[in-house]
Amino acid sequence: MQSKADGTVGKALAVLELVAGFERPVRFSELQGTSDYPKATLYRLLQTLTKQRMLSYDPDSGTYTLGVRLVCLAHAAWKTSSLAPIARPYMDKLSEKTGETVHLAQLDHAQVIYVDKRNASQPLPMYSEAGKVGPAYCTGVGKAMMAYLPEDQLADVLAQQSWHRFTDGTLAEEDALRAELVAIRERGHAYDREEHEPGIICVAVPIRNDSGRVLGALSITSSTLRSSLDKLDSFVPLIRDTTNQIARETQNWRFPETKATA
Amino acid sequence: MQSKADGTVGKALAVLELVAGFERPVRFSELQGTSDYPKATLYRLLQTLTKQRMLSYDPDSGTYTLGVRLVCLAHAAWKTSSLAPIARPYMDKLSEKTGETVHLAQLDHAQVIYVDKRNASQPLPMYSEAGKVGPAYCTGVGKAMMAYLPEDQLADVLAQQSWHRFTDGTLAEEDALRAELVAIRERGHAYDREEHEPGIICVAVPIRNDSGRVLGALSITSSTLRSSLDKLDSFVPLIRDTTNQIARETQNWRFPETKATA
DNA sequence: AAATACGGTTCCACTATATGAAACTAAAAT
DNA sequence: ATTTTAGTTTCATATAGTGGAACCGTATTT
Repeated sequence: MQSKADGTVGKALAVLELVAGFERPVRFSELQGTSDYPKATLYRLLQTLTKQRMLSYDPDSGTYTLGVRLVCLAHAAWKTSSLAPIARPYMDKLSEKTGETVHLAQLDHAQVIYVDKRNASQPLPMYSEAGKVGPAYCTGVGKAMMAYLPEDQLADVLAQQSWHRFTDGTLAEEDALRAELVAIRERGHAYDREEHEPGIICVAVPIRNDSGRVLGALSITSSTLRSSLDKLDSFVPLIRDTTNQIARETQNWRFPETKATA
Repeated sequence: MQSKADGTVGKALAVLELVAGFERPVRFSELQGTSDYPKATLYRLLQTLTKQRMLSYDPDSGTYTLGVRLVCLAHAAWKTSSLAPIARPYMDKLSEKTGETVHLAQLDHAQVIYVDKRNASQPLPMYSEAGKVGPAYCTGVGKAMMAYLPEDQLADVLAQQSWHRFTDGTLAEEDALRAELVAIRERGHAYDREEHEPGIICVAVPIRNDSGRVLGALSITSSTLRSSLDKLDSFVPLIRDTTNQIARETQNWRFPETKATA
């Protein structure tokens, strides 16, 4: 089983993720094959989730898919939990000014999650790339965020990296990365020097609140064909400006009515 | 209590939705105020969800928000459960050809959920947004889908409508709506004659699979200032074409490998 | 046509889990 | 110093989940 599923909800969520993993409508038997829950248990779990509309069941084909309630919740999540709704107008502006791909990412567990994105050319519909996860140790946003993590958290995150060598440039060991993080703190922004995907480069700046806590990161990404680190460098003041504005707005927003008693 | 929450997962999900409802980071006590779960129960539920990363807890402020795991699942849901990924290229084409706002919606419970959207070349401000839900009885997509529901399901859906009179044109009672549904079946598409928002009109066509089951609906929306029902009417063949193509592709896609045994 | 295998669903005795009133702790307000 | 508020833990009890096995309908084989 993929993780320690304490409690019933844990199991239910594991099943949900199991269904999600297939990325297509899936039959009961297929699920049973990939799960070690006993048949009856799995069955009941699926039923519960279906009744709760977290899954939807197509009686024609006898398949389960992720339910719409999930999409609704996600809408709320996107609006609430992440920086996305605040950052949105700023990302638009940044995208317009630079003409390059803009990413908004947050750190979760030990991975980077892309919360929003602006494509270089076409305006993206909502969930297109948002929700994807990526490694922290070899992406601009990941490194930018890690650079400002308190030591205990950093150690925790570092311990969980896969250190897979995606390209020649990948910093595939802790020492090298720690050195890099120092450099990032010194200059205030991170680079991705084709460390994750060949030909893809970026600059990233962390978004931090007043107390210095890392909230997320913004990056501008391009390719070695179209641009260079030097060129991207010229965007840094603009990005930093944007991250600061976002950080400031976050402060107001997170406590809209601390004292409200109505 | 918002709904019959059978089982522990039901309760957990109710809590999740409770948090979602606030649309902002929320304190324990606030949640306690809006829920009738006893303190300890609510507390444990929150803890479980947090441990499962469906919620995230900010120790600085003592607030809960929807967690990233939700966003990840939603990403998968959007890609799998809905018509969205299939419909996407068709929506692009439709949007390009018509220059008007295009909506893709599905019916859930008794409500319409907007699964994807393309803005018009000059976008109008309006309610809908990807992930948002809306009423079924007074939207083009809602009526288009209801028109082709089997009677038992239809009755069920109708019974759950709020019948709020948003505008003068709103069909705010079952009889009127049923008559309208007959008309829709006769002509094969539905109109929204400013029934939900003043000045907003649309034509909608259902997406149905071979067996006639309603999968969703496509609509083209505009305003009375810019267009008219007559003008929108001219889009109908194009929309119908698109829905047919989407429906066809759905068939293939839902069983990518019925016989695969690897 | 009868026999069999398969995918899915239901049963039910058993027990792990969730429950919630109340007690407790820390911090803030008076 | 005392009270209130907000959040956390305890624990006996009850409830909800468990899973082996039996069951059922349909498709496949003989």
